Amino acid sequence: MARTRAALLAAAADVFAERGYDGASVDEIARAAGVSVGSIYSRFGSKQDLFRALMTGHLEGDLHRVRSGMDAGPEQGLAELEAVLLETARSRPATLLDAESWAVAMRTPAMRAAVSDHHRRVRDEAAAMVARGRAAGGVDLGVPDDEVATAMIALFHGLVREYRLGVPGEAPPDLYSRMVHALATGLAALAADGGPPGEP
Amino acid sequence: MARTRAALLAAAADVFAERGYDGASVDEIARAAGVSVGSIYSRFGSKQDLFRALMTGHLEGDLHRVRSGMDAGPEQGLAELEAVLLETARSRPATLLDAESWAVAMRTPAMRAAVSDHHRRVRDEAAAMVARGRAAGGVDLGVPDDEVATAMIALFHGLVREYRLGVPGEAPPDLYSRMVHALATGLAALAADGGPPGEP
DNA sequence: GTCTATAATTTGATAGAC
DNA sequence: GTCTATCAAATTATAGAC
Repeated sequence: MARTRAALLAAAADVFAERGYDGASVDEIARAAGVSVGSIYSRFGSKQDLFRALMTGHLEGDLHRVRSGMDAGPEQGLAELEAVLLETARSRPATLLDAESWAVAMRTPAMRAAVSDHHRRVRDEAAAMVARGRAAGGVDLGVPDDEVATAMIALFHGLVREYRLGVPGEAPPDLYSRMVHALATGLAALAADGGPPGEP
Repeated sequence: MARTRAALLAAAADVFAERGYDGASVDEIARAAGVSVGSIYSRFGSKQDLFRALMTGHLEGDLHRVRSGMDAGPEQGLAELEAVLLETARSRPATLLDAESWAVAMRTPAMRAAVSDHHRRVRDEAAAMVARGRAAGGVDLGVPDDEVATAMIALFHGLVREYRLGVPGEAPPDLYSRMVHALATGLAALAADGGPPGEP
């Protein structure tokens, strides 16, 4: 049944997150899903393919959400980015699975392309959002949109990591959007001050 | 010998980084170090304690470097932070080991305190650096130093993650210091514009 | 302190009945 | 498609000789 597939992916998300890729056993995933190990190999072929299917699904879901938010404009896009950030950071499985996806991609050449491509797509989307914001506000940031997008994404993942670490007395929920705004403001100020393009 | 301990820690760094904590076997670490598995258990007691010793050493080394740089002043501190960032990002074992330390800490209560405390120390150090920079420049950033420090550290780890992903055409080496400067500039501009403290 | 040999489990994966 | 039973290999850790 398709029921089995869904149950397996849900169970795999929990177990892979909690134990890590190598620490998770197919037996535990099967038990958590209420099926047998045979079903896993019948549907996914191998442990690695199960993880790949799980990871790919999550990456596509995230990209879709980010794109939807950014289609509504830069302000709405940033708000959606912050919403995704908070949801991810507040979900232990989501945070651990994100980190595990990166780690597995680093160590498994066959999986690296998927994560790398996903990252490039998100970055391009963010860069386009920066370009729209620039045009709307009529400002010059003095640096390529790609670099601003890279910083935005880095801040995103870095904050997820820090939120999860749970050091007391830090990081209010709107920190991300405030810092991105400040970054844009500062870049614009430095560009206006430091040297306009086309200056002799 | 103390020789054995050093060789084991060096080998453990490589193997744990390349295979992950669960993927690494004590047998492979022993082979890489040129000793036997018995020596590992004689010196470290368990696989977990070996990892703990390795991780603790790296965390202390990083903290010491960051502190040294920041003692020389905010500008020098930021430069040192960027130097550590580039060194970490350019070293595959260093990047993977950092990520693995976080992941293991998340999953092992006994290890979480070490990573969490380390993070708090680095954040406090960065916050003190921000305070000194504020005082030197006579500016108000409008937000607590802790929040600026949190953003700086998040940007640090996020950039390490992105650099290692190796998406083409991104992230020049001085991106970090430029973005931190822009962030500070933007915060100061927004604070001056939005509302001075003590205003009626 | 370091080695070799081995114990005791657990692992990913498969075969074959239904 | 899903199950149970099973395999072969690998795993952490220990015991005891040197």
